[in-house]
Amino acid sequence: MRASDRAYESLRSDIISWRLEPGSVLAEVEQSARLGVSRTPLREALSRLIAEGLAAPHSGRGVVVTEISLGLVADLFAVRIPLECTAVRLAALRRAPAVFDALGERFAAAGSLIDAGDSGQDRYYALVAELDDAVDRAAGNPYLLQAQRHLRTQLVRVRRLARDNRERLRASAGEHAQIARAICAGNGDLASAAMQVHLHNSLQHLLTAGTDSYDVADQPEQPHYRKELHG
Amino acid sequence: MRASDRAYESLRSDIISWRLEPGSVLAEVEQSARLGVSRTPLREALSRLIAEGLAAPHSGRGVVVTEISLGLVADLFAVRIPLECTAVRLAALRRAPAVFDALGERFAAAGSLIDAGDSGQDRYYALVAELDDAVDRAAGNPYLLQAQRHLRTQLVRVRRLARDNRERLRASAGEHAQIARAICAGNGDLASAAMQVHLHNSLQHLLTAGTDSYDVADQPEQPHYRKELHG
DNA sequence: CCGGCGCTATTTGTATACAGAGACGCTCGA
DNA sequence: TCGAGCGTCTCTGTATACAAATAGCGCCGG
Repeated sequence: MRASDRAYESLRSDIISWRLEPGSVLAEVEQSARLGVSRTPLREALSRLIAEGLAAPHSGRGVVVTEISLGLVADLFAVRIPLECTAVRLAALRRAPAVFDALGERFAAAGSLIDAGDSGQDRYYALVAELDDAVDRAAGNPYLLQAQRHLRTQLVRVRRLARDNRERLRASAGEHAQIARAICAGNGDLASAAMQVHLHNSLQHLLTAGTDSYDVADQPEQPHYRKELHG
Repeated sequence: MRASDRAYESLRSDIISWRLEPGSVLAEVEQSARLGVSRTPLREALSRLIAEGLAAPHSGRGVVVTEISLGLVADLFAVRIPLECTAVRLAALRRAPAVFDALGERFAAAGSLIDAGDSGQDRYYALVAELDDAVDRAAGNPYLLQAQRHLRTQLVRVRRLARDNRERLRASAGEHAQIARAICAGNGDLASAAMQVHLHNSLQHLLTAGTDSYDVADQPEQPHYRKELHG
């Protein structure tokens, strides 16, 4: 694996997991020393992060981890909803019923996963990712895929703003099962509608649960130069 | 301006204008020599092109200009339609009537532009870009903006597949005027519908006019290593 | 005491040298 | 004559040295 790939994966993981918080400065020498690579591959990694929307150039000098707030989550979903609905509609038309039938069954039985602690929740999220993958493959549209990649990455970051509870996850599993069944039946309109309902509920959950546990409005605006992960 | 920016702009322009045809190899030493920059900024330019979907790594070694065919145009529009419809819907809600009123007038009077030869057509496309910009600003959604940037870039490339004729451009101007009026009136549903109609007509025109004048199926598939712009 | 100008130090941008990996071609054997 | 294997050679990946620019800070003048 190339050094630039390792640097990219490492930084990406750090940002998604909030080990590098929004606003953190990604200085080239500092990060290259921390990750044990030279500045050249590190710069390539930073370019990729910028293209992906996880980092942004900071007024002439430096690169900072992009902010992600509940205010932006609404913007995120405003784009995600039409794209995901388009994706499942296309997937329903292309017809790969066996795959989605199996996925529907697994979502219908996902309650046990959700009750199995944190590792179970991670496995549930992996199942969701499997459905996304299957939809992408069935839709078979490279432009759609690329547009969704970045949005989904941001979404993983957002999850930290509001820890999902079991009730919401159980409801989410049901919604996903519904989507899978609609795709399986080749009903694009229904799949799209089910996806819209699901994303609406997800957004509602994020917005309400988020403001309870973590009020981003309280975040100080000035210290854009929060430094993290020095050593 | 940085050398990497110049290299990026230059390569991007070369690709969009078909001076660098799909399938062309972008060898680092060759291109850095041609553009008069070192390999380091050139590599950064290539990264950006890859992120933008204008180039792609080629099986382990080398970077090639991505293909763009009428088959892919359909995929392109399958994503563009929901995104542009979402954008104009948001723009209609945000209400910046003065801007869109003026744009609507200019589109209504765009017939003279279209009849004014190639430079007039270029000015018409610039007007379309102005409307796009106004919509983006009114929508005020960074994620939507980023997703559309790449798609619109590809669209400019596609225009070469089917040279627009005056009838189509005149109809297009009318459709754009309709969109602007709907946004101006704050009618999101109508704006979205008008956009959908417009994009449907655009796609139809591309597909029919394209197959008449330039049959991509005749393109040889083997010589992926077409070298261009050596000296 | 406040504001502007200039210096310095740090950080980014660029060039180049070197190393490693992969592809092409040549040769040898069947 | 064709295929496989090895060697070479070119091209990419990485590191480092150097240059340029910007931001912060201090000093000087009003």
